[in-house]
Amino acid sequence: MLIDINNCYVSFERVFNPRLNGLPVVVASNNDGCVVARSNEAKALGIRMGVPIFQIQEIIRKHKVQVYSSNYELYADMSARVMQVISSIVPEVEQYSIDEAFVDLKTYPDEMVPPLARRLKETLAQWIGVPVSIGVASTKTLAKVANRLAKKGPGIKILSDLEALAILEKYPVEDLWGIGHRITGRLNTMGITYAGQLLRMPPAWIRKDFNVNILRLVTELKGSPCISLELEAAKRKGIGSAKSFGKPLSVLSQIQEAASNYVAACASKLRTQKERATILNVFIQTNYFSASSPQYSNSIQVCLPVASNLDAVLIREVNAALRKIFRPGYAYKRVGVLLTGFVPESQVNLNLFCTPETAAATSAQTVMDKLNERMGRGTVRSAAQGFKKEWKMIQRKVSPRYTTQLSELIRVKV
DNA sequence: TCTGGGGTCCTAGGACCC
DNA sequence: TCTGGGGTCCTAGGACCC
Repeated sequence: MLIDINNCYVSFERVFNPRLNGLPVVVASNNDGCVVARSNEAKALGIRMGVPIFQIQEIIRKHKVQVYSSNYELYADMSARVMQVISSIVPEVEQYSIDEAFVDLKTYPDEMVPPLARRLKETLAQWIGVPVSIGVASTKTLAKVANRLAKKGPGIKILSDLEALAILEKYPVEDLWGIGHRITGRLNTMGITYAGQLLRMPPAWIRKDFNVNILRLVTELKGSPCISLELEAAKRKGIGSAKSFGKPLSVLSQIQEAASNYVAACASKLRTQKERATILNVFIQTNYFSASSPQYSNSIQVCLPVASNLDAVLIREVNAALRKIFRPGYAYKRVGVLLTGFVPESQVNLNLFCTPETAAATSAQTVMDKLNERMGRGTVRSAAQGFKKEWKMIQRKVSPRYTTQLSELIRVKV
């Protein structure tokens, strides 16, 4: 079973702002750049996923489209609530993304499945206030197909393998889970436009001319599971952060301030998975959309002398790396950091030529983490993370963090 | 004027080993 | 005229996902 929140971010906004119901609503990406979520009314106006906001200003004005900045603190918390409700009803749940969960129904008899699906849908509507679509089939890939059918119809679709065969005859290949625009292009030039056609191609040919993922996909479409349920969240193999600035920056120290904040956020995530990084990548770039201004981008990889997950250590390394790749005279648009080469916290190789991390440094970090957990993110932080925040992103219309900040609780007039 | 962010996996090719 | 066979590991680039 695949449970998917309809128009996820828009639905979360509507929970706290019901007057948005029935209106065209879109949620924008960072810096209010592109459309990342659309209500059905917005979709009906022809607003495409990912389109830059400035290109649809006309439509927005004419149809009074409600544009919201993305509020990930709110969305992450709402998503966690949805997942919690699902887990309270069914035991085997894989959270696949912020708005999707796969559920294992192996232990449920067939006749139990429709009432279970209805119960999940109704409970999420009543307890959280969000609409979901539910698709059920014999493999993950077919559940994705079923979910898509559910979205167009009554909200729940239980798809048998037999019915799937018929449906796939007129199911465009680009709508399949795992087929993107590049593979679609290649398939289309071969005359393959529907999933049913792909299904009839010889497996050996698919393996040879494409790759093992496409072969798995086709096998799943035939009803044989190849992709299993991942009940335990895997540890990240890389943790990165890269964001566009609200405005172009030319001063090294301002870029360093941004990068210090990004790497501190990465380090915090790394600590929660109890690992340390041995490799740090840093990159900067100018605005590649701006054809008229001089372009420059560069990146650097640093192998840390001793693996670390401490803000202070990583901020120092990031700033040193930036000094090496920064060139004056450019208007920079983006900086990014990436931590990789993780080792368990308890298995750090020391280095003959370096002083190992002191116990004091580690416990200082622990105290900071505890304070921040209790008092809110960023309560205690490195001075390098700055105060001016010249780099901060544009959020013209961001809704309150209703569920995670006491000062932003919803007000109700009785 | 204005164009997102954070991930995973696979493959080909290069470099190396005995 | 003729120049082996069987591997591993790493990386960049490509493709995909939400």
